Amino acid sequence: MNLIDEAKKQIESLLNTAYDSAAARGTLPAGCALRGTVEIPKDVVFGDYASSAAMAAARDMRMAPRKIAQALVDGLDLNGTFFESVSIAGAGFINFRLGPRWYGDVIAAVEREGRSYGACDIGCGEKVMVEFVSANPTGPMHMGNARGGVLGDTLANVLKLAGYDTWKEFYVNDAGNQVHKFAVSIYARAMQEKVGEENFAFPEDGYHGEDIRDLARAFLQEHPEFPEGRDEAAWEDRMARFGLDRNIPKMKSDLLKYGIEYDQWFLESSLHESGYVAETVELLAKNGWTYEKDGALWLKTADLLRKKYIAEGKTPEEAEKLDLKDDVLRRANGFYTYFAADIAYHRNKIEERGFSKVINVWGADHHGHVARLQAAVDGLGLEGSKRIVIVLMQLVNLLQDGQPVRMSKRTGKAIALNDLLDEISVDAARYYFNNRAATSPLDFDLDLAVRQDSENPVYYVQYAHARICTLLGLLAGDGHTVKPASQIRFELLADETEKALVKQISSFPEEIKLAARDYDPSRINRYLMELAARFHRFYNACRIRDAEEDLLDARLKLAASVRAVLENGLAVLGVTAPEKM
RNA sequence: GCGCCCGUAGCUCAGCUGGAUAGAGUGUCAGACUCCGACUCUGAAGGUCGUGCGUUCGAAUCGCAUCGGGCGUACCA
Repeated sequence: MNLIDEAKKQIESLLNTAYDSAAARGTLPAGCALRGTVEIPKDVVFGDYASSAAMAAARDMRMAPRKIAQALVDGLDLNGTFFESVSIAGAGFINFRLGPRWYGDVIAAVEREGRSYGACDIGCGEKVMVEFVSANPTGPMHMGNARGGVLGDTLANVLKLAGYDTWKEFYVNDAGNQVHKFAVSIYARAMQEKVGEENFAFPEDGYHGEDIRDLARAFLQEHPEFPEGRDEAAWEDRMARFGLDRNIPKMKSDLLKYGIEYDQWFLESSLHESGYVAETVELLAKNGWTYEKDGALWLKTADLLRKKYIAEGKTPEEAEKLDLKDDVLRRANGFYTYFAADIAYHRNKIEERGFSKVINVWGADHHGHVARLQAAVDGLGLEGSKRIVIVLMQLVNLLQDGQPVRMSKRTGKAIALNDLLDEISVDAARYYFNNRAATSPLDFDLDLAVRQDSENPVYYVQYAHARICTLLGLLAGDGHTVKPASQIRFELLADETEKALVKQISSFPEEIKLAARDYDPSRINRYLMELAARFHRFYNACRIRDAEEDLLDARLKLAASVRAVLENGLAVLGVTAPEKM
């Protein structure tokens, strides 16, 4: 149960009832509808909830906002509600103050719902896929992949808690040009091993990383006869297979170290081999969205995009002004482009596997591809614009000695994901990578990240949890166990730090809801920081151990509730909730 | 050119379905343990919310324009 929503609903209903009776009495004009919103004011001196209904109604009613507010307040009956008092302030705000019943209900909800406290059902069991990382299997994963991994995994956790039926998938680009370059690169390194580096040129656009040399050497161990026995293309095919068979399991195990486990690793090659890509392109052709030019088959992306933009509210004139380009689906050499495969992949997700929403975590440098993919899937009649959601993630700026380090597989300067975990804990890494909204670039300072002290916010949150665990143990030793909410006198929690803490507990389900709505799991980090901060504040202001019996029970219950919410929140992040640190 | 993202305290960032005196962390300065974990807490200082115009009772938030930064605009993936 979301007690914030409950409280807001009560206020709306109270005000509507008050308006009806005021209109009946003639103190307010009849025939107006109350608008305005119920909000939680930034400053508690204004109360716990505030309604702007009186200001919003001023124009319709042709009355001063404060007079409207007074007429409404005169007709209010707070009996049986969460509220104990109401007042008018400022330009005409109607401010409500919560009574003990509400605080008790919040704590009772945490007790009753336990590990599922925070869950909601806005997902209604809808089947959604989160596809993330999907790094090329042609080299080691880097910091950007680490961020995407944490973002996708955490987002999937949030969506699950919000009531979605979630599925996590890694799309393996084990076909196409990149894999060809990968094969050519291994081949060149193998030749260099055989005939000397100066006697065999390495292709300029090949993968220059050290891992390619390692793969070449490993390949030679298994195939000492190289390059005898078969032609170059055949060797390259074997090398590509060899490299992928090593790299893909490596990616799986690296991600597993981060606690990231997928429901499925989906191979791009399977779409080509089954003829699904060809079939999908034919479907687009049948729908009239393709044409041939210069030996290639093109998609009328420009037309599809215009159609999409007009459906989304642009005028035909505005759509006409945009500089739009078509895309190649099948190259003149007969090979399908990555784009064609991607369209087929999304058709597979939606049509074959029945996902009603497919969420993809992409690097922001791919943003130009978003609308094109959606429009192309629209062209298949599969509502791509509605079903495909792209979470664009700004890239990670890796800093060392205050200087940016460029990341690129091509130049071989990638910082491997694996090396990072030698330096910092999984907890710290997962927290750090989720500490910014996806839309913000993330600075990852290597020198800072290796520090395992309170500079890192994850320790602050974990410390609150550990502190409570110790406290609970200590008090249990004194014979004070945590009592059920039904036996607690919540009116004793009168200190501002206690009230602020309960309010923060109450907003956890709301945070999950918003994180799911906005596809922004970084909200949970900020929420937990604030929850921990309010706990520490309470802990410093209110003694528990030597309080009078009933008060001790109430405070102990409060602390135990905070612990439960910290545990649930950290679980969403995939971070441990330690009992000791 | 066209398109997307971002400009908020010295630094890193919240706040953006419009609400009251714009917040946090960090840094700086000043404080708090004979006391349940000081990996904690309290206080001070620090702001033309890039700029301008508009909509509104009310704009950091919405609209238009403009300046600055990042990215995209391949028969690459």
